Amino acid sequence: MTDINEPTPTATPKRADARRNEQTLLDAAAALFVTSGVEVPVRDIAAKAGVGTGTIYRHFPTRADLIIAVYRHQVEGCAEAGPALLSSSASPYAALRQWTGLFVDFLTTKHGLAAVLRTDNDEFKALHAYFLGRLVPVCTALLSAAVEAGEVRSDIEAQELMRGVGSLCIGASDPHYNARRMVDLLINGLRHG
Amino acid sequence: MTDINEPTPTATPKRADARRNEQTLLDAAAALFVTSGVEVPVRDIAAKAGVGTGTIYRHFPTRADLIIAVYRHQVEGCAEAGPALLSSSASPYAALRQWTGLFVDFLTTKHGLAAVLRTDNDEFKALHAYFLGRLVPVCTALLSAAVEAGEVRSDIEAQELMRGVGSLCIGASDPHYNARRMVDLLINGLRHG
Amino acid sequence: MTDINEPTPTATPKRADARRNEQTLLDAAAALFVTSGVEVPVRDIAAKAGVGTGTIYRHFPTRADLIIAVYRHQVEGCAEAGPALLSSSASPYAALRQWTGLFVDFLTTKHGLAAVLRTDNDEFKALHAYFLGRLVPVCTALLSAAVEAGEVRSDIEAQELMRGVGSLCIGASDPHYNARRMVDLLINGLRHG
Amino acid sequence: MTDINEPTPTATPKRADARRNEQTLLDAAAALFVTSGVEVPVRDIAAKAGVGTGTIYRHFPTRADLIIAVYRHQVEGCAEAGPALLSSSASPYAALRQWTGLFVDFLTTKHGLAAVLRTDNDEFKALHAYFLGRLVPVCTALLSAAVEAGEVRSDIEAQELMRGVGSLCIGASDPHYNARRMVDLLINGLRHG
DNA sequence: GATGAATGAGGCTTCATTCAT
DNA sequence: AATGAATGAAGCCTCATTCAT
Repeated sequence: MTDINEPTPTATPKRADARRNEQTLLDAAAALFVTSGVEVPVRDIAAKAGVGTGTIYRHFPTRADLIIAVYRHQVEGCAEAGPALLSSSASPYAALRQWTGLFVDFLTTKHGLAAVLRTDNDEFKALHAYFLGRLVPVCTALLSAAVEAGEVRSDIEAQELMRGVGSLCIGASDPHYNARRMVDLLINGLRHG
Repeated sequence: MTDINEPTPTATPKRADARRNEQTLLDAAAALFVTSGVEVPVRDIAAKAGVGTGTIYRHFPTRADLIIAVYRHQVEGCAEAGPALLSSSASPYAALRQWTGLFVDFLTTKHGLAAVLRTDNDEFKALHAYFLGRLVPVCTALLSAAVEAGEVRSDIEAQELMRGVGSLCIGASDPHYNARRMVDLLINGLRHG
Repeated sequence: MTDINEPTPTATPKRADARRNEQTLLDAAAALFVTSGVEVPVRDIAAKAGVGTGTIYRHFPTRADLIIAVYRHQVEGCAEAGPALLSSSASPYAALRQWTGLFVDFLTTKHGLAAVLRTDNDEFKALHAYFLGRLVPVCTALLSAAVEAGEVRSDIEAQELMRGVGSLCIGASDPHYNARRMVDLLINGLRHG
Repeated sequence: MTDINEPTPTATPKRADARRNEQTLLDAAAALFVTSGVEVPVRDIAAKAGVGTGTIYRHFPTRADLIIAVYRHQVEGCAEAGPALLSSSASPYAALRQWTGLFVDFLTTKHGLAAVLRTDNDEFKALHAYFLGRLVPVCTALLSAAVEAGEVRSDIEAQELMRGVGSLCIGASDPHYNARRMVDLLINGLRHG
C-alpha cells in the first residue's frame, strides 16, 4: 500500500495461504449448507474447515458474502446457459422451460437456499440482489423471445417468474412434494390468457 | 343437563376473565405475527397483551397451539367455502380457481405464515398438520370434480398443489412480486395433460 | 379428642366438606410423595386431589405443614412404639435396635423424605422441628436405658444418632445401597467405648 | 516448533488468558459452592469470576464438569492417600479408619457436596461416576486388607460403605451434628458380626 | 493474517404464590 | 370455602461477533 513499486496498484494480491484458506472455507461451507442449511452456525463452518471463526469473518464479513461465494460458480453457470439454450433449442419456450429446469435443479440441491432467498431478512439482502441481478436479465431474454414468438403470454415479468420458481423450490426435500412438477405447471400456465 | 337451554352442560364454562384474556392474547399475537412474523418472542406477545408469560403458556402450551388458534376462524371459513363454491360456480374448475384465490388472500395477509408452513421445523409440525388436515380434503374435492369434468389434468394431488400455492405466497409483501398472479399461472397450468 | 363435649371450644369446627377435602389432599400428597418425592409441584398435588391450588394453601400454608400432616400418623406410631419396645424387649439395646429398624422402615418407604429432613432449607425448618421434637425424646429414653444397662457407650446423644440414621436412609432406593445394613453397622458401633 | 525448549510439541498449549480464566472460574465456583451449594446459578458463578456465562460453558460444558474440576485435586489426593496409609499404618483397620477420616474431612468442608453426591438427579450422574470410580477401588483395597487381617466383617462392600460415609456427611454444618463421630461409629460397627 | 476465547444479549420454560371470581 | 387464572422471578443455554494474543 505504501510501496511505490506496488505490483497491483489497486488491490494487494492475496497471500497464498489466505487463498488456500478461502477455498477450504468455501468447501466446508458448501458441505454444511447441504446438510444443515445456509443458516448453520458460523462456528460449525469454522470447525469443519479447521480454522478459527475470526478467519471466516475476515474473508466473508457477512453471511451473505459467504453464501454468494459458495454458489457463485453455479450461478454463473446457470446464467451462461441461458443464451446457449436459446440458440440450441427448438423454440424459445422450450429453451425457457429447459433453463428453468436448470435453475430448479440448482436450488433443490441446496437445502434451505430457496427459503433464504425468499426471506426478507436484512442479513440476506445482498444475496438476494446478487441472484436476481445475475439471473433476471438472462430470464428476461428467454421470456421475451418466447413472447415474441407468440408462445406465451406477455404480461409476466422475468423477476416475478423467477421468484415464483424460487418459492416453489422451498421445502423440496419433502417426499410429498415435487418442486419440479409444480414448476412445470407454472411454466405451462404461461401459455394461456 | 335437563335444561334445554343449557349452553355447555358437561364442561365448566371458562371464567369470564380467562376468556377475555384469551381474546386479548389472540389479538396481540395476531398483531405481532403481522409485523414480526409468527416466530416473535413469547415475551413480546405477553407484553403486548399486558399479561405475564405464564399466561400464554397456560392458554397455549406450544407456539403451534397459539398460531392455530389465531388462524382457526379463517381456516375454518376457507374450508367451508370449498363445497359452497363447488355448488355455486359455473364449473368445477372455476370453483377451484376461486377457492384457491380465497386461500391466497388468507395467506398473503399473514406475513410470515406461508413461510412457516413450509418450514420443516418440529415446532410447527402441529400447525402444519392442522392446516393440511383441514384443507387438503376440501381441495381434493374441488380438484377431483374438475378432473371428472375433464377440465384439468389428473396427475396432480391436492396436497402437492396446496403446498405449491402456499409456497408461492411466501414473501408476498414484496412489491415486485404478486402471489396471486403466480398462483393464477399455476392453476392455469393444470389444464392440458 | 374423643370427648363428647366440644373438642375445640374456641375454634369454629371445620365444615364437613373442608374436612373431607383435607383428607383427599393428604391422600393425594402421600401418593405423590412416594412417586415423585416431597418436592413435587403443588399443582400436581392439587390436580391429583381434584381441587384447586388455592385449597392446598388454605389448608396447609407451607409445604412443611403438608408434609407433617401426611406423616403425622406414622410419626406418632413410631413415637409410641418406643416405650412399648423398651418394656417388651430382652434388653434396652435390643429395643433400641428394633426401634431404629422401625424408623428406617418408615423413612426408606418415603422417597425423598430423608433427604428433605437433612436439608437446611428454611422451607423445611418446621418439618425438621416436628420430627425431632417428637422422636428425640423417645430415642433418648431408649439410649439412656441402654447406657445405664452398660450395653452401649455413653458419649452419643439421641439427636445426633437420629440424624445419622436419617442420613443413612437418604437414597435408599438405589439398588447398590442398603440403608438398613448401614444403620445396623451404626448401631453396632455404639457398643465399645 | 524447531526450538528444543518447546514445552508441549503436540497439543497447542492453552492460551495464557484462558488458563488464567479457568483458574478464576474454579476459584469462584469453589467459593460459591461453599456458601450456596453446588447448585448455585451459572450466572452467579460467572458474575463472581467476572466473566460472561458463555465462558463457563466453554470451559465446562456441564455443571458436573465444573464440579469435578473444582474437586479433582482433592479427590486425587484422597485416592493417593489410600495405599500410603495402608503401608504406614499399624494395621489395615487403622489405615481404613484414617482414610475414612480424610474422606470425611474433605466432604464436610464442601457444603452441599455430600448431598449432591446422594442425589439421583441426572445432572450429577457424571460427578457421581467420577467420585465412585476414583475412590471405590481405593476403599476396596483398604477394606479387603482389613478383612484378610481378620479385623472386620467380610459382608460389606466398599461402595456401600462409601455411600454410607457420604450420607453421614450430609448436613455436617449443623452444630448439633458431628459427622466424624457418626462415621467413627459406623467404622467401629464393622468389627463385629 | 490467523486464532479462538470471551462476551452477553436473547429466547424458552417452570412453578410458587397471590387474588379476583 | 374453593377455584384456578395470572403473575413474574429464576434458571438454562446458544451463538453472532469482537478482540487480545
